[in-house]
This record gives sequence, C-alpha cells and structure tokens, in this order.
Amino acid sequence: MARNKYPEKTVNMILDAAFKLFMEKGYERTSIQDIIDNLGGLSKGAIYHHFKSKEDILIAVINQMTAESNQLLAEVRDRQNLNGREKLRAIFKESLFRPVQDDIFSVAPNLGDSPQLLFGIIKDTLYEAVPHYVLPIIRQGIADGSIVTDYPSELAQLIILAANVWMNPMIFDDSPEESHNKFMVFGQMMKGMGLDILDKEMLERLENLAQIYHDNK
Amino acid sequence: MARNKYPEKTVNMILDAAFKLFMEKGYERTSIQDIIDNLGGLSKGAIYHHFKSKEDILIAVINQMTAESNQLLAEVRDRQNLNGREKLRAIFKESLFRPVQDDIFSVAPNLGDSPQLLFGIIKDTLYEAVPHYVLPIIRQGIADGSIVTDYPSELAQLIILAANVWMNPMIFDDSPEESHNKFMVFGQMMKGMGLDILDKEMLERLENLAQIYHDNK
DNA sequence: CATTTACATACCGACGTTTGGTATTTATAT
DNA sequence: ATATAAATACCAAACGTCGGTATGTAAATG
Repeated sequence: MARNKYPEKTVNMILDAAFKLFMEKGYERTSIQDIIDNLGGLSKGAIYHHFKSKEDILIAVINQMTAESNQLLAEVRDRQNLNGREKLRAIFKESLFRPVQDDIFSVAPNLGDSPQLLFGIIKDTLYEAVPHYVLPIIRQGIADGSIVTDYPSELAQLIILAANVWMNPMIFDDSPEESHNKFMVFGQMMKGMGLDILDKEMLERLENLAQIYHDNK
Repeated sequence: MARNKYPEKTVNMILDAAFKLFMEKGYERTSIQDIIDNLGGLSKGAIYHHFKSKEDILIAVINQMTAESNQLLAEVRDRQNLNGREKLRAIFKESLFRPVQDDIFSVAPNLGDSPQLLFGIIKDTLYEAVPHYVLPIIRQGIADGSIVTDYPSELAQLIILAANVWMNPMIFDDSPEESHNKFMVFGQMMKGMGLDILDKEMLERLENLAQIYHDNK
C-alpha cells in the first residue's frame, strides 16, 4: 500500500480492524497476521511502525472503547444543577441509553472468551473512570448530603464493578431474564446502601440490550 | 526420565510445577519449556501425553485449586445445626481462616497479571461453587426465613464475586488499608441486604492476609 | 535536495503442538 | 507359569505459526 499522507487514517484502519477481530475472535486468538489480512494490503511493518506491540494495539482499542464513555461521565460530573446522588443516577441512565450501545451489543462479542481484553477494560474502568469521574460524584454526594459513606473510593469501585461488569450481559452471556434478575438484586443492593436510583426504564433498557445481544449471536 | 509405574505421580508433578510457575510468572508468560525445565528430565512429549494442550494444564491447575475450597463449601452446606444465614457466615469465615490461605498469599502471585488464570477461577467459582454450594445455602436461608430475596441465584453470584474477587488483595493488589476499606463497604452492602454476618475477626484476618501478600512481593 | 516519515520485505527466535518411535507395564491366552 | 499381544508412558525431533525486528525503499516534507 502506498504511503499515506495522513498516517492517522492508517492508524484508525488498524484500530478498526483490530477492534472488529478482537470482538469476533477474542484478543488472544487474533494474530497480527489476521489484522494484516483484514487490512487492504497493509503490511506488518506498517503496523509495527504505528504500534510497538500487539498489546499496544489492545491498549489503544480499549482506550478508543472507553474514551467516548469517559466523555459522557466527565460531562455529567461537571453539571451544575444536580446533587451527587442525581449525578450517579444520571451516569447509569445515560450510559445505558447511549445509542452506540446498540451497535456494541449487536456485534455480540464474546467478551467472556477474551480475558485480556476484558480485564483491560475492567482495569481501565477501575483506575481511570472510577477515580476521575465516579469518585468526584460520590464525594460531591457526601458533601451535599445525598450520599452517605465513609469509604467513597471503595463504594464507587463496588458499584461500578457490579454495574459495568457483573451486569453486563456480554461478559457472562446473560439472557434477558438473567439480566432482569441481576438488575433486581443490584437494585436491592443499592437501596440497601441508601441509593435508590434505579427505575423501570433502566431495567427495560438493560433487558433490551440483552435481547439485542442474544439475537445477534 | 524412566517410565513411571504410577502415571498419576507424573501428572501431579506436572501440575505442581505448572501451578508454581503460573503463580510466579503468570499463565501467559509460562511456557511449556518452563514447565519441563522445572521437572527433573521429563520431556515435552510426556506432557502432551497427559495433557492435550497448555490450556488443558491451566484447567487442571484451576480445578486442583478450587477442589479443596469446594470441599469446605460442601461440608458447611451439609451441616445440620445451622440455618442458611449461619451457613453463609460459616463459609466466609472458614474460607478466610483456612491455613492454606497463608501459603497462597505467600507465593504472592500477581493474579492481576494473569487474566486467563484469574478468569478461569472466576468462572469456576460462578458456575461451580455458586450453584452447587452457595445457592443451596441461600435457598435454605429463604426456606428457614433467615435470608430474604426473590433472586437467590443472582444474590449468591453478587456476594461471592464481591467477596472472592473484588475483596481478594492479590487480584487488585490491595494494601491492608484498602482491604480494610473494601471490607467495610462490603459489610455495609451485606447489611443493607439484611445479611449482617461479618465480624471483626474476619476483618483482621483479611488485613492479615493482605499484609502477608504485601510482605512477599 | 536532504531528511524524515510511512510503509514493504525478509527474516528471527520462541512458542505450542504433532509425529514417529521406543521402552515399560498390563492383560490375555496358553 | 510363561509367552504374547495390547496399551500406556515417555522421548526426540520437527513443524507451523506467532510476535517482533532489521533493513530497504519510496513518498512527503521543509
């Protein structure tokens, strides 16, 4: 392939192909050669010019995946008219209802078969999204009295892990019914900690996503 | 190496070496050759006679790791003098206080750097330990009135995931302080769901294990 | 025009796995 | 009790693929 005047286009091509393959086959079962074969004529040298390792590609893919989500979290975090509790509710709801979720659940990735990718996302969530976006919201909630806890950081972790990992139908291959049940238990847990912020709309959206996922696999 | 009259001895040698290496270096960074080198003179062919793939060894190692734990769970499940709630408490306490835990935390595996091993353990826990041991306990608790939930299976999953994964200092590299905080939040969550079954002894033991882990890494 | 950048090509060592064979044990038949 | 057949345990070597690198080349830049 001829040299590209705008190398970022090439980078994006690589990332798109890698993303697609990581989703379809899982990270560990996707070879560099697979990525090359999905790229109209681009060579291995090109890939290693833009990325220093296969794991480097994985990291970039994960960042690309979480970037948009983090932007939403940042936006909610910086709103002025909500208290902490309401912001917590907002990030759940708006994350669930992002239109891209339909696309993601449509490719039906078997995340449960891609431990490196999955764990990368989890770490990214825990060490990026939680401290930078969720924790400030919890802290605000403590300050304004809408959230009560002595351990904001760990509370944020547990909630986000339960919501984003355990309740993600793609990770544990949950049916809509299982998603329903998990949501109910999650709601019970949140309620128990004084955070009654879930509603029927969110439940229905989760079931809907689980359905989309199951129809496409 | 001469042919062994009792091939199970050879299998165990392989498993022991693999376990040690998986713990020290992580699954993905342990090669078959590494295992051979830790086995006085055994050949690669021998390994592939007893195991059909590297992943097959991983699965066997995981089964070996969880077998002992599951035995404890089965024992508690089948006790006659406790209600469901008390049994739930018992499996937490007795799992924490198993003496082997000291050994496991001493080798200080960087589980967080071994996603395949870690996810294997999680799946094993979720799809073996939960349905066979924890779920019956929850069901008994519902029957005898000591536990209240409409979704026993999902409740069991969430509790076990939080306790065994999120609160495991080896997985997220937690300091004793972080372990302390996680335990407090976990306790708050359990209390919120009507399961006030944690005590100071358990907290101290968890901190102790986190300390052992940190001293050995 | 000189230098940097974006790629292509050829290659490397290490890896997981397969194969073909040998020695030892176990089961069967005499 | 012994001979023989079959199954098992193991070895040594080689295969194909992998992630990664060294080197070459042509396009873009300034």
